[in-house]
Formats: sequence, C-alpha cells, structure tokens
Amino acid sequence: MLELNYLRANVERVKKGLKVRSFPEQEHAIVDRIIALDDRRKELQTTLDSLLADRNAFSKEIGALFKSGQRDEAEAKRQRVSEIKEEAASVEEELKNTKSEQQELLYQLPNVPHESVPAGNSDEDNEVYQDWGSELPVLADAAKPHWELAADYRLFDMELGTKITGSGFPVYRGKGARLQRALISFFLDEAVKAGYEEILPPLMVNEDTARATGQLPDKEGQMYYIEKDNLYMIPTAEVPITNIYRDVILEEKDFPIKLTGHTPCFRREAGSYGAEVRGLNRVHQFDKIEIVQIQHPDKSYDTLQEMMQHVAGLLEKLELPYRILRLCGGDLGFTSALTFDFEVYSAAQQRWLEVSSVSNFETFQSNRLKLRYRDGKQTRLAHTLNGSALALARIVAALIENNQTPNGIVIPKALQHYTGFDLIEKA
RNA sequence: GGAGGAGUGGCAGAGCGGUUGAAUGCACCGGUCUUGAAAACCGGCAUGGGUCACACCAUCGGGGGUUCGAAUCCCUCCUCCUCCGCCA
Repeated sequence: MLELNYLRANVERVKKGLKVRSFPEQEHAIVDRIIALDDRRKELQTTLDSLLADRNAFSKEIGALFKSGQRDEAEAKRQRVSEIKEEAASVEEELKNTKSEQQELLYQLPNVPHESVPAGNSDEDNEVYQDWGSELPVLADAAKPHWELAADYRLFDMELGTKITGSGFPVYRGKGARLQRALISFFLDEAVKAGYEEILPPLMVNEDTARATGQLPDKEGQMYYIEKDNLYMIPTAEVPITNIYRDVILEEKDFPIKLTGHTPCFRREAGSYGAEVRGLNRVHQFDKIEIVQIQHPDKSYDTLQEMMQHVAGLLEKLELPYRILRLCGGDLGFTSALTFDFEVYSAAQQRWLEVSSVSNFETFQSNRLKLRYRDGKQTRLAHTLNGSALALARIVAALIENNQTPNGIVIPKALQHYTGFDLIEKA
C-alpha cells in the first residue's frame, strides 16, 4: 500500500507508474479521488477533534461543578454535551465512511515501479538483463522431458498425487524424494552461510498476516482458504517470515535483517491446465527456500543486487544455464517496485522456466506491516525485499532433463554431498 | 472440548468512574560530579492523526455499549495461564 504522504507529494510520479504498468487508463483517476477523500478526511477529523475537545472540557467542568454542589449549572452543561455528542456522532459516521472508501481505493493502487522498469503489457516486454553467455545445451534426439524421466527413474508420480489429493500435487519417491531433501538442505545451508537466519514458520496464516504482505485482498483467489478457522495456506514463506516484523520499530543499527526459510508453498493456480503446466512446470504444492531482507531505504537497491548475486551463485553451483530478466511494468507484481526473474533453461523442453523472483518492495509492504525504524526523532518505513533461493519443483525439472545421459541422471558436484549419490540409474 | 483466572508503556508493576497518556521500579538516552568508570543527583524517554511549531484529538488485547465523563462498569471476540479431558 502506498503511503498517503508520498502519494500526495508525487501525484505525477504515481500516475506515470500506472502507465508503465499498463494500468487501465480510466482508473488513473483513483489517484485524484484518494487525495480528494484525504482532504475531506482531514476536514472531518479536525471538526470531530474540536467537538471532542469541547466535550472533554465540559465534562471536566461538570465534574468540578458536581463536586462544589452547583447542580443546576452542571445540569445545563450536561444538556450542552449531549448536543455536542449528537453532532460528533454524525461527523464520525461520515469520517468512517470516508476513511473506508479511501482505504479501499488505496488497496487498488499497485506499487510505483522503479525508474528502470520498462513499460509493457506482458511477459513479452520483459527485458533480458543478463543473458546466458555461452551455448545452450543441446540434448540428443532421444532426450526426454522430465515427466517421462520421472517415470523411467521412478522419481515422482503425478497420477499418484491426483489419487491422493488432486491434480498438481506430485508424490516424490526414492531418489526423487531424496533429491528434494538434498536441494532443500543445500539451499538453506547456502543462505545461512550468506548470513541469513533460518526460520521455520507456520504454513497457515491469519487474515492480518495475509493482508500485511499484500496477498489480501489482491490475490485472494490464489490462496487455499480454510474457512472453519479463517486461515490461509501460505503461497510463499515470504508471508509468515516478513510478518515476523509486523508492527515493529527498528533501530538503524538493526539493519539489515536477513531471514531465510524453507516451506512448502500452496497455490491454487485456478484454471491452468495443458502443456505449459505439465509435470513439475506448475503445481499446487512445491517447496521453496525464500530469502527476506529488511533494509534501510538508502541501501535497499544494493541489497537487491546482493540477493541477486546469491541466487546466481546457487544456479552456478548447480551448473544450470540461466538468464535474468528485468520485469516490465505489466508483468511486475502488484506490490513490487523492481523485480528480476531468474529463468533456468530446461533443455529437453527447450524452454526457460522461472525459478526465482527477486524483488524490492520499498515501503509498499512495510506500510501495511507498520514496519518502521527510528530516524532521529521520527519513525520512517523500512524497505522490504525478498527472493526465491530457490523454488524446487522447476529446478528439479531442469536438473534431470539437462543432466540425463545414456547411463543415468548425473547429480551436480555441489549436491552430491547432500544426495549421497552422484548418479540416478534406471529403476 | 469442559471449568476457573488474567490481558496496562521496552520489561516489571500500580490504578478499578472524574485534572491518569497513565504512579513507581528497571532498562535506555542526555547532563552534573569523577583522571576515567561506577555510585549518587538532575533531566528526557509510547504510537498515530493534526500543526510552521504549539494547541488539540485518538489509543491501557480487538470490536461494541452504558455515562456529562471509562484503563476503570456491561456485552462480545481474541490471546495467555491453571485444572480436567483428548492427543502426535
């Protein structure tokens, strides 16, 4: 959520940002509407405050009058107070409506994109920020996509998942399951080495939490919802982990705060079926290691670079060809100011698969989180950032496709310590 | 799930209808003293709205109510503690 003061002071910038995002033209007016409502809000608040001030003053006098036995005068003032109360009630009512309308509109405004974000409508307008420098791997004609390899090597089973739960819930088994566990440990260890504190958070969150990181109300349909207890299954560890710092005021010396955590992620992905989503390309449950940082506003873009370096390092250790995209306005997440996507080349499918998204939210999340730091006498909003480091399912897909050989699937060196084997042979 | 108790500032802990945004202690930050430190003493020390700055307004777990006036009374929800039940 954008800060009102920022919005008021940067109307043109905000509107320009909407344009970059290809936000529907006719809805740009909500910016002006929000400011008009804010003017009204201030006006009403001032009126209400002075009415309440009168009431408080009278009440004090009444107390004194009662004490000194001047009942008649007290009675008269009491009369006056009930008039004030009536007036205050109607002002309060309007104030409440004004605030909630303003709030609703504010929730509809996405973050202002960073200056470097290219305008665009969809993923086709994303900018290749760093391409894969060398040749892409070319596999033999007999090379198979990961879903076929999964059957040959008994690594995971989609149909079994369908039986147990529904489509999009893979069951990993044998060396496939072990490979998952190895990757999780590897990613967590690397993050801890890089100075992140390991967190193991709850997998379900309440409404306040989902709202604070921006999943509600924007992405309500994306989350699994447990109605009976009013809880949401997390779509990413970002949600519970970032919320650790909800309603917190930090000192400058606390920066940067670096947190990491592995969780399963649950996403409804309603309506997506077909070739694009075969196998592990898109599933309802997958494992992901997330890195989160909370940083001073002056340093958050350096931090974004640092986090990208971390992700790139992981992919290099896994020996996977990757490229980095700078998301265009139209593809940029609602809450993000700048996002870089990491895509891994899946050689058998001959497709790039998104395996990480590293973003700076600036103050957009911290405004909802009420996550501040002390800057001299006043408090200011901190910047929040996060990135996947990394998302498993697609890494597995690329890994087994790219590393298939006539003898079996080769495990990259960096992982062998974790898997306990260097080759997956036919079952 | 059943019965009882409790939720106040960073922490501890008063207040239980009226100058209480909130005593006191600890922690923290300035200052005096000291060669330096400690101790002692003096001062400061919640968040948000509002203002050039004051004033002023709101907030004592959340929401609602009673009252001229609520941290204090009532209702409701949440959370925590104790006992019983169930249980990985």
